[in-house]
Amino acid sequence: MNETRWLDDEEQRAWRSFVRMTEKLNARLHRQLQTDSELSLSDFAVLVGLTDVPTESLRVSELAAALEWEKSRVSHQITRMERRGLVERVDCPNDGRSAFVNLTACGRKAIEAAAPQHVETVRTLFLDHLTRAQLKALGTIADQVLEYLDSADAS
Amino acid sequence: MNETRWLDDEEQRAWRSFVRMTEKLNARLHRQLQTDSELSLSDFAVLVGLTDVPTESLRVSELAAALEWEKSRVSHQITRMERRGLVERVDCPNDGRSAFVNLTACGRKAIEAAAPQHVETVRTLFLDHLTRAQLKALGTIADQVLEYLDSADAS
DNA sequence: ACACTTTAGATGACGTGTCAACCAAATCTG
DNA sequence: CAGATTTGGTTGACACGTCATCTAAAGTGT
Repeated sequence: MNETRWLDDEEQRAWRSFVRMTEKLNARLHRQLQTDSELSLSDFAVLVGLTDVPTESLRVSELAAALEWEKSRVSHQITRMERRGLVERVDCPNDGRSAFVNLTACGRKAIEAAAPQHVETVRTLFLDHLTRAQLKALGTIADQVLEYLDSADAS
Repeated sequence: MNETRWLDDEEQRAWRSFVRMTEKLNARLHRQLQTDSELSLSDFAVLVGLTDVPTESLRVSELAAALEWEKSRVSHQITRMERRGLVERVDCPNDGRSAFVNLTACGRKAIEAAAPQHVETVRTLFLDHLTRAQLKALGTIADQVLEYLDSADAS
């Protein structure tokens, strides 16, 4: 059992600020979407995932892969969204186990209505406060960290 | 109704990476804490909040302020943690409405056992992949954004 | 003292997320 | 082809978070 290498002052401060920022940012974005468009960030993610493909339809497992969500999470989410008419499940003819998730007209309307406001909020709450250089730097940081996290996923 | 100013390529990419990183990071940290120490990040936050004061005891509202959580969230969390013996509620003698949340011996033991591993994980998953300059830059970004978010809270 | 408002906190309903168990169709293997 | 395994997905239990509602104690004003 080694000595713990605690965070020094700078690390402490940066890490705390970072965590606090992401939590607040997330809470704000969620709230904005919820109150303005009656969608959660999860709803939004699913709708984006579906609109991103030309058919506006994906099998549950494809959706799970695209969002990097667990299958069961997708399943629960789809169940809830189906109740609200945002998406629909359709049995797959080729594969009796599989199910398609289709975007409904209602779902398309919902995301088209929500997206502009959401983007605007991302700007107001976040992007507006960064210079281009900072944006670039942040992107690099995220990609570096993701490279590790993704590789660790694989193993 | 103005034209929506969609994100340009660089913004899109950086924002996506950032979101993806925070989600993954959060999931990993949560999982590590859960499997190694049987604590959630929320449990951990509460325990840190309590150990941060000399008395290891805070009123619910003070805890809520310290963590920037809603009172009801704190209340639910404390209820769950109390069931597991990590904290205890004690009626406040001065103020009949108020309740203290005390760290228990069990709770102190839990966080003391969990903290070193958690810090190590923060390093492995995140800090190790940043240079000092990047860490500093990230801290600055977070503080800039927080300055806005905090000011927006006040109003 | 009495009514009015504010404050501290608890609670219930509901959406969300994870884990483990499960089911049935598909596929592989002897 | 029969039996085992793998794959795609669902389900139930439970932790978590938010919102709205509620209770009771404190504080306020007359």
